[in-house]
Amino acid sequence: MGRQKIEIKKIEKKNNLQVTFSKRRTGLFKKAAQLSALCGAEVAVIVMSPAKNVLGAVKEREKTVEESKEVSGGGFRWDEPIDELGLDELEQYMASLEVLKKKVRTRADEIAMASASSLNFFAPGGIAMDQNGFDFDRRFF
Amino acid sequence: MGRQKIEIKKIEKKNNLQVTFSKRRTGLFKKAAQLSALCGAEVAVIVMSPAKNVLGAVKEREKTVEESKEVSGGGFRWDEPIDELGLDELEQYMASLEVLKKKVRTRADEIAMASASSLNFFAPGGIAMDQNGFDFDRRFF
DNA sequence: TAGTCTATATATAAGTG
DNA sequence: TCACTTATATATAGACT
Repeated sequence: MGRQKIEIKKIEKKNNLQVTFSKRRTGLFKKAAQLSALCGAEVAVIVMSPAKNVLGAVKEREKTVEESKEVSGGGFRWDEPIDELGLDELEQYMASLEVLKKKVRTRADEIAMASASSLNFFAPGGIAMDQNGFDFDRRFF
Repeated sequence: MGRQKIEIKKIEKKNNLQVTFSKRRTGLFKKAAQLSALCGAEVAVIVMSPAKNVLGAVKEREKTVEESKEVSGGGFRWDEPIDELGLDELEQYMASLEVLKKKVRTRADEIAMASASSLNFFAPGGIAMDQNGFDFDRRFF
């Protein structure tokens, strides 16, 4: 919606992605607030930021290690200190992610149960968090 | 965003409200889907419809009863059959609403706990469901 | 990284069938 | 209530700061 039309597919340039994410997240919250104000509807919006993509971080890390291995010809050392992302920290993240994922799924079912009698239900895409980070914003309008 | 600019405040005309709600809900879901596709962010949007506003229905009902009382001069009869909304049904709705409300709050806390280490948290408005119905759409992108 | 600018794309208010 | 149309309001892509 600007100087040029863009395809609705993953933005490659990291810089552009961050800018677009920030702008569109603001826009989404604004639209949600308007819907609420105009129609008296309750609206909740949850956005998980793609910025702190720990799985991506791991891949980057592995790539770096692989590259240095190739360059140096040395062995792959899992016991070497990982400076940017500790394994323990990573494992915690992974565990948290699993917990969160399951809880969100459970919560979805609970809401469906609690309001079963008058519920219109749509969840076409399912929940897939594997490619995402943990930072998120929640807004209730 | 159309032929005429409108103020962002509750739409009075019931008909316009329903049309605007439907259109803007569609627009909100679309924006959420785009944000997800463009940026790889996970987005959840929950919209509670204002259409089946049971509390509003009760108030309407009470008003009608009050008016007929004034006109007829008769007593206020709680035992008279309520045609459009039974008390039992209303109580069920009220109970469901409370459960849902508490569960949403609990869920918010749970998510906060699960992701505490890397969480950016925003919930400026709190949750207020008292003026709303139960029908809702959920979308995950 | 966040704010401003501006041309353009998109959403949508009203109206119509 | 839905689908379509059209004029207009709003969101935003890209550039710059």
